[in-house]
Amino acid sequence: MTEAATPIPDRSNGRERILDEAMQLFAEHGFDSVTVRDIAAKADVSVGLINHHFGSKEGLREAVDAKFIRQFEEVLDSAAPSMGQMRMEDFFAWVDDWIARHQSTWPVTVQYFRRALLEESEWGASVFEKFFSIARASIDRMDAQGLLRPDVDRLWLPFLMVYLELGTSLLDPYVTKILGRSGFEADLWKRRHRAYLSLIYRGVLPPKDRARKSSAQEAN
Amino acid sequence: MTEAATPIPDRSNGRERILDEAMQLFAEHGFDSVTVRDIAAKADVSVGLINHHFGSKEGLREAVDAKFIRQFEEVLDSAAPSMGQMRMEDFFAWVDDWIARHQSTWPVTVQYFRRALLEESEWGASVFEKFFSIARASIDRMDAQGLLRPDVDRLWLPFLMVYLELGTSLLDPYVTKILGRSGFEADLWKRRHRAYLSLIYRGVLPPKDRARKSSAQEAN
DNA sequence: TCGCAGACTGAACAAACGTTCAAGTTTGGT
DNA sequence: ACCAAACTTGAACGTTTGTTCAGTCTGCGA
Repeated sequence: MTEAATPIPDRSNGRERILDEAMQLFAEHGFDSVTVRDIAAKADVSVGLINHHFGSKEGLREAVDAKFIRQFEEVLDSAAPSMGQMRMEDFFAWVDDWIARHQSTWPVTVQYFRRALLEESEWGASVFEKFFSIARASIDRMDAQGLLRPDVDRLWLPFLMVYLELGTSLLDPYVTKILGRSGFEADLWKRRHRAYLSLIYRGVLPPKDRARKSSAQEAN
Repeated sequence: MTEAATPIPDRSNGRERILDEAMQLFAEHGFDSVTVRDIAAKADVSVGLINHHFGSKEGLREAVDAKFIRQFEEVLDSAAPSMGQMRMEDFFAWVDDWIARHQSTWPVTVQYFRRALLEESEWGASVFEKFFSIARASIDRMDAQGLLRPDVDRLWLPFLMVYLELGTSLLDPYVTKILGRSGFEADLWKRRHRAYLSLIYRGVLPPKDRARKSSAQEAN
């Protein structure tokens, strides 16, 4: 009330302020648990303004989703053109680099992403498919170059790669509980990146055991 | 109304019927989106009975959680004693076998598990930690037996293994969209099981390229 | 047969919810 | 200076929510 109309927040624009605060609240507590009054209070506007701009709470959700998608896919799409001739490592590096550049806004982003994926919003599938097709594309490329063993399962490998890629996004709260800090902090991130590249390429067995183990497996 | 008081459902016991239907509804739509009236209607009881047995909606949630935990952890714990001397493959096989035996009730189970992980309920962390400690235990065992290359990241490997283990549970709706059927159907399940064991042990690179690739990586 | 403890009902209630609307304020072009 | 359009307000409304409670029904030991 007595505070200035536009104290700290991003823009004096009320609409943008609603969008930002709504995204943050949805990310933290989930869509159903957040009331329009919560949002109005946090954005320092009246409840009426929300429905004036977005028609309804559902309309607000769609607007927030749209804004998030724009931010998120813009990067994935800008990577897509060169993706055809991109190596798997390069794609992962690309994503990691982007993340590093957006690390300040990342906590909200990853939480929102997490909820969107688990709540099965319509575009969750589209994002998943994007990751999936990128994984499969680089797999196909590796295959064409003879970089994939013949016995590797072509059906499941891209899914497993996506699991590894999205795992920390989906489970970071629990990772944080065990590690004491978020798996998205720069050093942990880089280290994980190397770890899963190593895992995908070479697995964990030492060279000497590979022959023995694989022959034993083929005996089944 | 005109239907019999105990038509089809599991037991004539109203309390159990509430518990079962609530678990199913929570799994499908999430706790906040389900009303006590929804549950009462589906369980064919009055709204008063729910609060009579469980005190409140929150009390019902705890009871449903408790029931789910009992079912879920009972198996994990029964596996834990022999886990110390269990090979990683055996543990995965164990879990898969259990799943196969519970495949009829699995859709609800996995959905509930998924939501519990998303909503970060208190026991979600406990389940995650259980998976994590089992993964780490088998990694330690492999390490002691010299079955882990020295350069493998001991910090992230258990997390990555858990990602692979839980990935399909968390993302099955999207897998289903791409594959046309659930990744939990028996044949797909078995095939995925083999695929991630192979990935963890040996990665994807053919033997001939391993030396070249690893030396190139170490040059960084 | 009595009585009572527990299962069960459903109307009623207060609070919280999303939504509406008449009215006030600010903005920008003329 | 004027006005129309857009922005913004907050009280009010109707609905839905979780919860309560007086009362009914049922089974069972005394």
